[in-house]
Amino acid sequence: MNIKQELPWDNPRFRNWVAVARACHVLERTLAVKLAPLDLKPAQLDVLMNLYRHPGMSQHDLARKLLVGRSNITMLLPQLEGRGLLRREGDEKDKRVLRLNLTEAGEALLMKALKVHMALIEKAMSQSTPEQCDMIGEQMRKIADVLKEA
Amino acid sequence: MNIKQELPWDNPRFRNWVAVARACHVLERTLAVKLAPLDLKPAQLDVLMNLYRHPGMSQHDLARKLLVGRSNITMLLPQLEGRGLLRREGDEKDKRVLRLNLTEAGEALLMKALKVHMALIEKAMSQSTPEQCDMIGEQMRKIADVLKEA
DNA sequence: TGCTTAATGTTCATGTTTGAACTATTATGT
DNA sequence: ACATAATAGTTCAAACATGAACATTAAGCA
Repeated sequence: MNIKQELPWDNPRFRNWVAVARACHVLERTLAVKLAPLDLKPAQLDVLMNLYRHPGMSQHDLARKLLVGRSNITMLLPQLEGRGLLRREGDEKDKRVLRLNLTEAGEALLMKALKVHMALIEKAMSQSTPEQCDMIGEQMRKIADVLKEA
Repeated sequence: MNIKQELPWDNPRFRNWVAVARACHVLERTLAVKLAPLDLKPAQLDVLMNLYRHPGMSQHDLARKLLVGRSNITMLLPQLEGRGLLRREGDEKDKRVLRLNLTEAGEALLMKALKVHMALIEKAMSQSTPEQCDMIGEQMRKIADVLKEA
């Protein structure tokens, strides 16, 4: 058997995926820098975004949306709650779950942060035509789907 | 002024980028699981891959390639060096730099890990045509370029 | 009902990442 | 040559993420 299998760097799929991963990494780091003035980390922004779109969601649901462990949420929320950006209220019917909601302040900060995030994404994606952009999104959604069942 | 600016979720570029980020995140997590039997983390695999392609590179160069701090490399390497996967040898001409090289064992482990990584990427990208795949890679390289100067 | 199983959130120990301060070495400029 | 800058790598403390074990509550079922 040949120890030197066909090397991945000659494989277009490999090279192209590496490019995807790099672009993600760079954008994430850049976002962290741009969000610093708002005293917000990318992970925290993700929380606020999800609570805005899904008011009253539980911590468990939030963890699944963010592809992260439940304990991570437990550690993450007190900072944001302490800053008055969100509320955690026990569910009436199921005393295990905590319902999460943005406060006014949380929503206001989210809007500011979204401007930053949006500007960055515009800058990144403005090089692609709308058709290319949609195609990329479509393929990526397929990838996430096929891997979730792996 | 309207506090409720145009919401990003209505913006195709935003939605599509979110899909990219999610796909990256899912693939990274899946890779971590699949690499566990080799006792290797994705970050460590990145190190081995770069040393294979750029033998003798310095820690500083490696850090830049990985988009990571120098101290991170300092913390990361001793584990791999301790397992006999790489060597760190002082440069003759510049006594500040350490030259990094894979050992036989490191190269062998890399090959095994690459099979895992490759299989995962194949599974993910097999849903795209070669043309779509190349286009995605091309756009992503543009994105990384335009953001690095931001 | 009562017993078992599952789900939600927390705690804690472990490992990772980061950035600032530090040492040692080399480059630069006068 | 000599003082000053810049560079390579390390150390350290703080922030962060992770997964296993746990407490509480709910659901399933005999």
